[in-house]
Amino acid sequence: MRLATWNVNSAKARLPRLLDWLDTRAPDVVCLQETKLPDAEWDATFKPDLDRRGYAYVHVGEGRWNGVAILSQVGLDDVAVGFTGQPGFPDPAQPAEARVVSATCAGLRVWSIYVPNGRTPDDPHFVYKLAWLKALAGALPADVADTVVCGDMNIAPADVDVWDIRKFGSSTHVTPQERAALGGLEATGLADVVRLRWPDTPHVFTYWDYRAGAFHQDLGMRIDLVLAGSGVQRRLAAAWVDRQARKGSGPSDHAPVMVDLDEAPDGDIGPVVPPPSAPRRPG
DNA sequence: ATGTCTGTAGTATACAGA
Repeated sequence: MRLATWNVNSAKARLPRLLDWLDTRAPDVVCLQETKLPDAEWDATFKPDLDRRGYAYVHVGEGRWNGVAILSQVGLDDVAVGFTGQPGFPDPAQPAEARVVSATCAGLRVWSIYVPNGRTPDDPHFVYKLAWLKALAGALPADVADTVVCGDMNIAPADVDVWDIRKFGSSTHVTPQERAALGGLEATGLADVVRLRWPDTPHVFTYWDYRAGAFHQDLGMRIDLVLAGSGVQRRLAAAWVDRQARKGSGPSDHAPVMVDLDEAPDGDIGPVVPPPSAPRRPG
């Protein structure tokens, strides 16, 4: 089974590339973020093309900002919008933004999430980001074995996940507070499967600014993650970034993260086996 | 790296968010 997550930076602007990518990569389950359109417009724009390709979907939009979706060719059951205790902004009691949707697809509990950006560490949005992540960790099930949380975390987990940590200073996405909040998600039993598969490899980036030729110089960040429970880790066949989708004309500023899973076992197949180490470059 | 892309309002261009 192939699972993918992609921040498309406007589904409407990405329409032709998104459909081509579905045909080329043929993912079974797709988590999307930053669709940036209302549900009715999503339906009008995408339903026929997704029906034709055999994708069921759920889209949670709010108009010009945010917006998440899950597309699935392998079932889409028990859809849930947002999570219990999801704070709003600026008042936590305000209605939650369109940042989370979850559903059960072929036995996996799949979450598509778009974590608040945070802007700068002294901005109220930064406080919101941390509170939001803490609430999310509290809303995950006690047993996450078959849970997979996919999306734009807006956090680079380690210094190796940005092109040059010295350039970041105290900017957002790399602060200890954000990394601790991400650690709170992983403490529930979820693991970052791209890092699991490529333990020491630098430049496994998923995002490059549009400006200044950042992509062509590979000045990127790894901020889109797939966090998976033990049952999913056991089935991990491959985990990679589809850089092709960031090339050419009219790309999103994010590339999709792709995860290929072996068939679900019928019974207990034993403990998680560590993945092979990434090849080391000589010198 | 701060060099662009997106949506909105509204009709040309400015603004906000990332």
